[in-house]
Amino acid sequence: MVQSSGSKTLRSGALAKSAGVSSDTIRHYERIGVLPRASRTDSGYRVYPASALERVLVVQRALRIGFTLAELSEVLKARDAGGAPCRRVYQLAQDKLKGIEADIEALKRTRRYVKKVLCDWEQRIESASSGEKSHLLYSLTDVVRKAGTPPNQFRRKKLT
Amino acid sequence: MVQSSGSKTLRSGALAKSAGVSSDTIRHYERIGVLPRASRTDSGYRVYPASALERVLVVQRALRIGFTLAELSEVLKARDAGGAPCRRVYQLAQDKLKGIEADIEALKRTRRYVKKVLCDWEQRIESASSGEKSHLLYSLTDVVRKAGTPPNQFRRKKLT
DNA sequence: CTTGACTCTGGAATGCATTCAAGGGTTGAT
DNA sequence: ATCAACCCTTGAATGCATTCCAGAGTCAAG
Repeated sequence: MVQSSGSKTLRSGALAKSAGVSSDTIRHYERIGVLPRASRTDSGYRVYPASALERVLVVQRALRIGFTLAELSEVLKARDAGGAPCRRVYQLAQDKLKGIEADIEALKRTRRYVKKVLCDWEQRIESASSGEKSHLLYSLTDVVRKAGTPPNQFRRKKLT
Repeated sequence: MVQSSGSKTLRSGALAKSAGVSSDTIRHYERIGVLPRASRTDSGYRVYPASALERVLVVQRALRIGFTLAELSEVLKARDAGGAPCRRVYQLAQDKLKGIEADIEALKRTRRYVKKVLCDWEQRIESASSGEKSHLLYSLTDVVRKAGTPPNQFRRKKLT
């Protein structure tokens, strides 16, 4: 140990466990730039200040909202460099919201359609003796148009 | 040309264009098994019967509902082999619906949260003189719990 | 001094539909 | 014969967060 500054320090594993992620993830975050380069022990082990935990948690929460690791990296680096990227963060979040709402609408359309399809199929299945082909898939009609940008994991997409 | 059987035949490009996909996609479908192996001209060009178009369209529509190419491959092969995988298809579609509904709920929760976050942030931004740090990201709270299975492109996920 | 639990690295794999790339034939019209 | 416009194949890339791998060093306790 070289770190003798007052507060607790963590190594990758401990930090990972506290944050509920894997240490692979921690290392990945550092590569991406979402976590600043950690200082090292003499033997090369990463040493994190207690504050790193909050940082990882922040990232996790932002990911749930739909932020990208790349976006978080950009913003967090700016902050680390002394900037105040509030506007940017706000703008991004606003875009995420728009995206989420679009996703919800698209999914609702799809749900409506699938429900109808299932109803239709129930009848087809009944009126077909067992072993007979009901051509379920072939009865699909072209109702659901391609959503502008299809949804994906809480719209974690570059929107810029 | 070797095919002299009555009805129209298509080559990959024509089929692709008619279906609104790329010929790469057509070839991919064949690899996956979603399209049966096409017969060939003497020179090795794929030759599709007119019915192939409907098949590609069916696949596209099923994808929108959330079917996987792997699932479609399984089901369509069964059908080609003389089977009637209606039950399977119906079951799958039912699962997709469940998935879609779960996604909608998860997205709604996230939307609610993001809206709240944005409101909160607006106040923070106002009450911070320009250039000052508002710590927007760091104000995120742990409200949105991990959804059981996070959504993805209309729940196109293997469910069984 | 060995064992088990930890850490390091760089790169590759995952899932999934689609696209792209390189290197090379075929066809029909000019 | 030459050109544009097709088509072929195999394999790899895309996006994105995460996980896994192999080979190797570190550390405290027994």
